[in-house]
Amino acid sequence: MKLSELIFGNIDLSREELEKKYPERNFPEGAKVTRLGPSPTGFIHLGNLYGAFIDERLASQSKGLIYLRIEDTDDKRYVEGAVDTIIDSLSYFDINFDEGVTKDGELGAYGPYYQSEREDIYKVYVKELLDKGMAYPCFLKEDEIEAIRELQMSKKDNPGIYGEYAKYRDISFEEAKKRIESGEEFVIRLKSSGHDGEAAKYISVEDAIRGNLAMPENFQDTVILKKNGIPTYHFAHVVDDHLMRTTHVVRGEEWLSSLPVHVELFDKLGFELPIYCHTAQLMKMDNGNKRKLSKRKDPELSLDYYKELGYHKDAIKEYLLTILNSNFEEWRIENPNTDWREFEFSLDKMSTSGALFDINKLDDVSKDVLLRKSADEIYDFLLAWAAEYDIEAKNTLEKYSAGLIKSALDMGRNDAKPRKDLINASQIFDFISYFFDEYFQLRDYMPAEVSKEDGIDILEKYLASYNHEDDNSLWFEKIREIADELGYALKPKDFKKNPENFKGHVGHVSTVIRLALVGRAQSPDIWTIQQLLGETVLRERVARYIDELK
RNA sequence: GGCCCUAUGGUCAAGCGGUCAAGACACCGCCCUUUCACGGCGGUAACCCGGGUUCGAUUCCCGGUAGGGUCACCA
Repeated sequence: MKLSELIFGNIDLSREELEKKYPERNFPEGAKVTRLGPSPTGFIHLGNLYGAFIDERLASQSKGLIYLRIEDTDDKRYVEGAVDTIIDSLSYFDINFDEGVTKDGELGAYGPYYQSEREDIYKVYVKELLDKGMAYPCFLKEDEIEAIRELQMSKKDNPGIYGEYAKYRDISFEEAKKRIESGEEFVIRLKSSGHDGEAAKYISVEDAIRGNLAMPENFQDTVILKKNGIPTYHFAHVVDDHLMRTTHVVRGEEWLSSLPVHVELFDKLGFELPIYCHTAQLMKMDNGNKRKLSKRKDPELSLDYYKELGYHKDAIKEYLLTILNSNFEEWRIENPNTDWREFEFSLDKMSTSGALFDINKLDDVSKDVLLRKSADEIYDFLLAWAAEYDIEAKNTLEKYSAGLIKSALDMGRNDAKPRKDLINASQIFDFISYFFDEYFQLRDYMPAEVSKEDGIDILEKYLASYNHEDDNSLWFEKIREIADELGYALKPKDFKKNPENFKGHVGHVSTVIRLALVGRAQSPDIWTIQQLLGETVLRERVARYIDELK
C-alpha cells in the first residue's frame, strides 16, 4: 500500500484524464487568457479594479478571454451574496467575464470555477507528488512550530519548516500510517529540493512588467494541503492556472516573494510557467511616507467611497487608466472623444513603482469625462446618486422640472470654450442648488467697492429696467447704464487704470445682482441664470435682498 | 533581521551614455473676461548619496541610504 492511498483512498481521476478534459485552448497565436481570482469575502476595491483592467485589456485586445474564478480556499466565512457583488461592481466598470462564475451558475468548460469544488482535482496532483517523494504528511503541532521558530530566531536562521527543521520530511510509511490511523491531524508539505543560504541556486523569471527577476530558489517545505484537505493558495494557483490554461497571471507585487514557491511547484508538477505580470501597489501618503493602501484603514481604497462622493464610474476608469499606462493621458488629449477601448494598452508602458492616489488628478480627469456626457446622462447620473446617498437632494430634484435641471447642468457647456464646472455628483448638486428655493440662501455679503446704499440703488434700478425678453447684450447694456449712473466704470480696465475716478466697475455691480439671484459671488453667466429662473422668482429674490439690505 | 521590489519637481511621469532633463495635475503670475469656470501665455520646482567604467553619466557597474513588500495550515 502506498502512502497516498492511505491518505486519499482510491482516486479515480488521473493526470491524463484531466489533461484531456481541460485541453489547450483553441485560440489563435498570441491570444491571452487571463483571470481574476477574488476571494468571496473581500469586496472589490481600487486595487482589484486596477488589476482587473489589466486582465480585461490583455484578454480583450488579444481576442483571448478573461474568466472569473472564486478563490474560496480559506476557512474564513463565505459572505452571502459576495459573488454577485463582485460581478456587479466589476460590470459597473465595464469589466465583464467571458467564462467562469456568473450570477447564476458557471459558464465554460474549464470548471468548476469555485476552488472549493475542485478538491478532487487537487488531490490527483498531491497524490502524484506524494508518490514521487516530492511531498509528505507533516504532523507538526502549532506549538512545535512555534518552538522551532524560536529556536531559529535564537540561531539567526531563517524561520520556517525546511531541511533539518522539517521533522517529518523523511517519515517512514509505518510511522505515518500509525499516526494517521490514530486520527492525528496533518498537513501535506512540499518536500522542497531547494537550498537555503550559500548553497541556494538562483532562479530567474521574466516578468512582463518588471523584466528579469532573479531570486534565490525556494527552500521551504511549504504547506500545499491544509489539514482540512483544502489546498493553500500556492497549490491551487499552480494547478488551476495550468488546467484552466491561463497564459497571463496578473497580480500585485506582494506576491513576488512567493514566486519561488510557485516556480518550484510548476516545475515539480511538470507544468509550463505562465507569464507573470506583477503590478505595483497603489500607495497613500501617511505621515510623510508612502505606504500601501490598506483596505482596513483607508476608506479611499473602497470603490463605494468614490461612488458616495459622486464620482462617475468613467472618471474612476479614466483615472485608473492614466496611472496604468503612462501614455494614456497623451492619447486621451489627442482623442478626446474616442472610446477608451481603442487605446492600445501595453504591459511595458506600466510603471513598476507604486503610484500615490491623487484626488486632484481624479478631479481633473473627471471634469473632462463629464464634459463628454450629455446633460441627459448627467441628469440621470445625478438623480441615481441622490436616490442612494442624499434623499433630501433627490426629493428636491424631483420637485423641479427635468428641463430646468438639465439646462442648469448644461450652462456654458456648449460654447467654443466649454465650461468644466462639473466634477462629482455632490459638487454638481451644490453647483446648481441655487435654482432650488429650499437650497437657495441669501448671503450677508457685499463687494468692498459697493456701499449698502449703492447696493440697494443697483438692485432697484435693475428691477425697474428688467425685461425678461431682452437678449444678453441688450440686458447687459442696461447694467452698464446703471453702473455708469452710480459712478462705476463701464469696463474693469478703466477702473484698474484710474481707480480714483470710480467707486468700482461694472463687475462689482454685476456681483450685487448675482448675490441677489444666486446667493453667491460666483456663478455662470447671469443672463442665462435669469432665463432659467424665470421672471417671477427673479423679482422675488431681488426684492427679498433689497429688504434684507434695508 | 533574511529575501525581494522601487528610487527623476508637491503628485503622476517621459527620457535609458552627450537633452537648456518632455508632458499632465497642483501651485503662482499675466492675458481673456461682468464674477467664476474654460482657454491662452509665462513662472517656481527634480535626476537619493558615494565610488567606479567612460572623453562624457540621470542613464551602465558596485556599494550605501531611504521607502515599500514579504517571511501563515490568509489570499
